[in-house]
Amino acid sequence: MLDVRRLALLAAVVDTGSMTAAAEQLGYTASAVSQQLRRLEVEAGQPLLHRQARGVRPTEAGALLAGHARHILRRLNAAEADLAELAGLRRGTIALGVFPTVASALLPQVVSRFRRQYPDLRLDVRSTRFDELVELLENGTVGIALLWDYAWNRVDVPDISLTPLLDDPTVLVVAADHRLARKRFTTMSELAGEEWIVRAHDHPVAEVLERSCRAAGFTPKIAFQANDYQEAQAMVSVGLGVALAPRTAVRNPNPDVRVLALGTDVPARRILLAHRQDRLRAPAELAMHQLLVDVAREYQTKP
Amino acid sequence: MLDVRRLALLAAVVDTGSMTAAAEQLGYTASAVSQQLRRLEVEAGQPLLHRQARGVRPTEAGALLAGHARHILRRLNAAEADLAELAGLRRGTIALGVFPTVASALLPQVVSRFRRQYPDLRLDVRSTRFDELVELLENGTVGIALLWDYAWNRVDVPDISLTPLLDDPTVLVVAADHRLARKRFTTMSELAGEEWIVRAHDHPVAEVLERSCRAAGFTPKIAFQANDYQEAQAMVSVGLGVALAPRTAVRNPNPDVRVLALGTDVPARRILLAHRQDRLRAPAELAMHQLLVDVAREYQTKP
DNA sequence: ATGCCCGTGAAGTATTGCTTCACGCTCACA
DNA sequence: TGTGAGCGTGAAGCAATACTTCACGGGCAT
Repeated sequence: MLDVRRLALLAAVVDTGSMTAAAEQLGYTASAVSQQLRRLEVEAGQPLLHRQARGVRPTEAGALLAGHARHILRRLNAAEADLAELAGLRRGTIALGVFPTVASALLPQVVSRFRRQYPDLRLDVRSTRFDELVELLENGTVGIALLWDYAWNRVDVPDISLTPLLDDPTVLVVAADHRLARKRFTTMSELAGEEWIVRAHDHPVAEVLERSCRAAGFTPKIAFQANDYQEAQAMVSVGLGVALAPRTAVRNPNPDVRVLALGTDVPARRILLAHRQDRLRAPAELAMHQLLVDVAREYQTKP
Repeated sequence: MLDVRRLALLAAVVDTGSMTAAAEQLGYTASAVSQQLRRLEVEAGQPLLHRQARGVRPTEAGALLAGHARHILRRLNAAEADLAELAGLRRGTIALGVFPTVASALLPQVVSRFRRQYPDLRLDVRSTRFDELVELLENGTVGIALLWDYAWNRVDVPDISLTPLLDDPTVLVVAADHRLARKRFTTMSELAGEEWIVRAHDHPVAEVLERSCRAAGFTPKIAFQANDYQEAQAMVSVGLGVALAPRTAVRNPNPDVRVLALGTDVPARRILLAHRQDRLRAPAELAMHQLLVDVAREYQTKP
């Protein structure tokens, strides 16, 4: 394969009409240019330049090669320009994986700010379950995923780097006409007699309830197993029971329910930013990373 | 500037979907490919490949670069193909410099055979004076020139390589009704009383006459100075005198003159092939060189 | 559990691309 | 007719680097 750097040299020499001028232009010594062109001629199997008293002139083969060289150099520049566009966030795609509750609470803010800040970047969001998120992350389908965990079961995936974004405290959801509905705060020990709505399929919030009640000295009576927090709120609103939920999950609550804070003794969900720990990360990925950190910080301070 | 060899590697890897396969295809070890791609990623400032359990997959930037790489490689192949065409004499130009008398005698044969043998090559012939031929040769306008000289004044130009092609003996031209017209051969000593037609402007054939006559013991009487051999023959044909000429110059003689051989004591013109002694010569030039040698040899044996 | 395939890393080696220094040549100007 | 500037070239030496070998770790399939 012909050496492209030598071809570039040839093109410069043909353009300037002189090895010395080309050398100067490209930051080499004249000797280096002379030697490299000599080698190119050997590679080509024929002379490429007519050496004259004043400078040089391309032979037929030289002119031909110089023409090809110019095309190749243009392409190379285009490739570098493309990389610069990616690096300069004027181009590129970032795929983000999220889970449903964060999708409804945090994502609108994230998307709108991302659109505003990086109008030229494409943003793909996929919302799915925890384990599939990890899979998408591992095979590179998404560059960043938002994950969550609780203190007793910290997420730990090899080669995945985690950044805690925010603590999502557990809150109590009661019907608007519940005896505690007027309060803004309560504790688990006040709730020993309640019936409980939980999420079905061994959802982690069931374990939160389990642990919190045990700590408060009672065992919860389960009245209903809901498929999502929307359904849980509906059950709560008609007085079937009360429920625990991460605060982000009930950010826009059903009008017939009230949300009460609980003490810090009730375990809080942690929301994390996850990405594969490659030493190199795509610029768009870094941009999204920073934006998520920022949005989370703001969300944490003024929920 | 991005390294094109690394880009080629990237393209191969993206095509095959595996570093090992690409390495095998290109004759490298897998380790080399891995290292080079790592470097390319650093150059690019972003990851180009997603490493997966089975092989690799390009990132956005990787796919982009691989696309550019494919274009560049196509161009490189085209450049090499062009060189091969030049080398394979399926393309190219050869410029040949000649002087008038050889042009009329030897050239028709040369041109027709060249056309037949290398139908894809362009042939440029320039006919001019000796000193301009050397100049054209030196500045590369022609790759090969035909020159001539006499024994007492051998051509010797620095950096010009010479190959004697043929000896062009001096002949005597007489009118068809001249006393010697019936003979095929004579000597200078038979010609002491003749009047002579010579070429004007100190043409070398005048010196041939001078030296030959002196050797034969007489001084020639000059009757006319002609501008070319055509004119000289015309003067000879009407009996104004006799003339000396290189045999090639009177290859198709005027019908009213006769051509007689002279002894080897009359100096012969030598015809030479001249080219700049570059270590590398264009393939078309080499082809023409060989063809001239062949044609000259045949011409010499059966004139 | 075992072997195979794939990518990766460290170390060593050979190539090679470039610089420095010196030379020869040609042209222009004194 | 020198004489210096500009240009290309060559030998020698140095430093970068592209490759190989050898060894390792992880995932997938038998």
